[in-house]
Amino acid sequence: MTERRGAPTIPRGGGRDAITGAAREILSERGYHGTSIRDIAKRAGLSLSALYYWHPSKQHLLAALIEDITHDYFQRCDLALREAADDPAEKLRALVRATVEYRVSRRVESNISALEWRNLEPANRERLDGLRHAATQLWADIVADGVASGDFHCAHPDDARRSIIAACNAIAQWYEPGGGITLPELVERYCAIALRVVDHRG
Amino acid sequence: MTERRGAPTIPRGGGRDAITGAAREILSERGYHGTSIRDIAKRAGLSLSALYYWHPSKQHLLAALIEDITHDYFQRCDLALREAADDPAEKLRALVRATVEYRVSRRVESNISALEWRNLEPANRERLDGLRHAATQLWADIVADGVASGDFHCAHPDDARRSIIAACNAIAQWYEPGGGITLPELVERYCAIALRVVDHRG
Amino acid sequence: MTERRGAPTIPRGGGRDAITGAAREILSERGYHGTSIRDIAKRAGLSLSALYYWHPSKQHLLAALIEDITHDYFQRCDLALREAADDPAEKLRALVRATVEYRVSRRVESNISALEWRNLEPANRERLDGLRHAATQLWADIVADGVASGDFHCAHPDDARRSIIAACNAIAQWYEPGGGITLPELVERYCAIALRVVDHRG
Amino acid sequence: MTERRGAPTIPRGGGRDAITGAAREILSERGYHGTSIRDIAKRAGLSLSALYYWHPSKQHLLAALIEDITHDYFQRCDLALREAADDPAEKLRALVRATVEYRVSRRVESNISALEWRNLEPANRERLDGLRHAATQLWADIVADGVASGDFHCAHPDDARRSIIAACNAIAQWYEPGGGITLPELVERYCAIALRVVDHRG
DNA sequence: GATGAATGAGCTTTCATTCAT
DNA sequence: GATGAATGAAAGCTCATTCAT
Repeated sequence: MTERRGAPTIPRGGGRDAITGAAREILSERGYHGTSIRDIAKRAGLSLSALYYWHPSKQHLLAALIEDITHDYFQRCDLALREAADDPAEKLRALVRATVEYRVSRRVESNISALEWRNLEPANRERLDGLRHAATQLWADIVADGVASGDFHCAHPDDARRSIIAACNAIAQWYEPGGGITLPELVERYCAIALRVVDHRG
Repeated sequence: MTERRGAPTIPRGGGRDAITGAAREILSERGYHGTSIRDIAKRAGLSLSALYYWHPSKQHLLAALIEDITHDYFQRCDLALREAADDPAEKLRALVRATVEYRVSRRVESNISALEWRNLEPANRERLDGLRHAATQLWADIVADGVASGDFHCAHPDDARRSIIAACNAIAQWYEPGGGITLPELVERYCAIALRVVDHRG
Repeated sequence: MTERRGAPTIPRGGGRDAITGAAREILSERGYHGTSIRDIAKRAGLSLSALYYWHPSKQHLLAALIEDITHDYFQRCDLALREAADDPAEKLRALVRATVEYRVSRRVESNISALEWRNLEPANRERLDGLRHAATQLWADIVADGVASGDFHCAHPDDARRSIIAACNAIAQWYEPGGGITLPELVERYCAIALRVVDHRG
Repeated sequence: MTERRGAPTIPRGGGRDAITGAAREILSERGYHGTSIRDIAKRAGLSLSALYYWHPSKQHLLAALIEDITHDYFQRCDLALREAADDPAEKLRALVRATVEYRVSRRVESNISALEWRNLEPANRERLDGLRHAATQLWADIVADGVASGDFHCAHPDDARRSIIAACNAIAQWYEPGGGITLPELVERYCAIALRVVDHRG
């Protein structure tokens, strides 16, 4: 009962961080229903009850995690857009860059937010849907602007947007760190693809 | 024996079909670990133990399901390619068409095969990985042919292929039947996007 | 569902014999509660329902088995006694010989009757207790006769009897066929021990 | 928390002791496969899951129990031998005394260790076989010494040893406490039998 | 801030048994 | 004589959660 095999992978700062860190790892590996709250406590190197000190329930932990991740991603997109030149192609590139960078440097988080939305209880899902929609809207606005300005020529902006987002998101599934391709290079490739999808004509 | 209590949604033919039908529905809604074998039995209108008459375990049921789905999809792709003209663009269009049609008409199955691979036990995953790889290879070969023949001009065929596949696959997540867009029209849109991604120049 | 791994070990004559043969083997290996009726059917090479054609229940099968075994053993003892000279030592030797031979040549059956009595339902146990008691009585009578006649000098005939029976019965637990000792030799050893236990003075 | 519903037979100290106590009782009555973990929990006055707090599995509980029992018995034999005079007959008497006393005062434990070894999983069985062998060896050494010294005259020491052990062990099966025979008297009877079996000549 | 002990509900799976054919 | 399909009950075990300390 007292023995612990393996060393807790994540003995960082306080209890709270250890928990979220462990939860991110395990949730991304096994999914919400495949993960037990005991698994998380064990990986965090804490007792089961300690976990309940910080989070009132498993669902609450999931919601907090997804909220963090979504905020984080949204903020990065927002920042990237503010720094970008006022040109549809540049804005689109900025968004692609922010997304690709996030998918690569936050693979674990990316997979959680991609796969675990459906496990949010309705109340939590509704609360977070606004954020998600806002992120989608960033893309939609840019594509619309580009079409309106004549920079982009795609006939179906919604499908273009969805295709670009799907392509960028998929990176989190296949990317292996240390795979011999630099992040800037990867960003460049997906910018090029995105611009072809919206049929950008410089 | 003929009376059925409760509201079995799927009282089709024999026990086996009722089970796989129910399993497809529920697995696609709640995922492997979120679905209990009781849920499946209930929706199939059978007792819990009847399920074990047909499938030795929950995992076996999942593997059988995914195997079916993957075979089915692969076969459609294969057929579509054989019927297509011997031209990279036409072949790519054929593959996109087969995929989009599958994602729309078999949404449930598409989502299962997209999300539940990670819940296959290693032995099953390895057994099925061949099939999955074969399907990927169909796309890879076509893109490579197109680049070689000068029909396609994308600099990074792997990323082009992955982007196209991701875009098509995503359809199963957002498509709502009866959403006012015909299937042929949707196919056409994604063919156009795919050809732009590979930078096709007629 | 239809595949059967391993060949049924006991494909003898009719269904009934196949069943009892299989049941003896498995029951002696795993015990009543450790054995499922499916295991027996599988080893007998029959369907589960075939088993129910011959025996109305698992308990009935156990009772029939134990009854057979006990009858068989009792009969051998009885025969051995009838063939023995009318002398306490000779009678005791006859009983030891019958028992040792049974424990060696019917190891499986010996272990079943030794271990599975407690799993008989009360009704069955009571019915068979008579037989068991009769077998015990054969020993008791002989020891009593020997003491009365002055051939045996043990002060506590009941403990002597129990010790001899326990010693003979234990053979079924440790004896390994082909272990380099002949059956007649083994019989002789245990006759000698038994006669020492009752303090026989020729 | 202090109120207890139902009639927990064994509400002793902590959870762990309540569990092992209840397990001993029920296992000795119904055997490993005839006992459900729910039965044990119920008799211990605990919930089913509390049992799993203390023991990771039913098998683990069995192994822990048998290990305890075997250690306990071995220790008593060892102590008895150390206190005995340095004479084969006295040593044999000491071992018989220790064994008879154990079989009478720890009937429940004796029957468990006699009947449930076969239900140990191979890994556990192998681990404990050493202990069991050591206990057997105590007997074997004494008989060998007695034969070597000329105190015992039995021609087949292994069979003599097995017979004595079997006779002593059997006591746990038939002995009824309060049956009108004192423990020292019983010990004396079995010492006498044992000495006759090894053909002791003072 | 944190723990050890406990619980009730639920999980996957296996059981003995039944019944129409 | 025998089978395939099905069932309700119960098995071993894990779950998220609670609570006194």
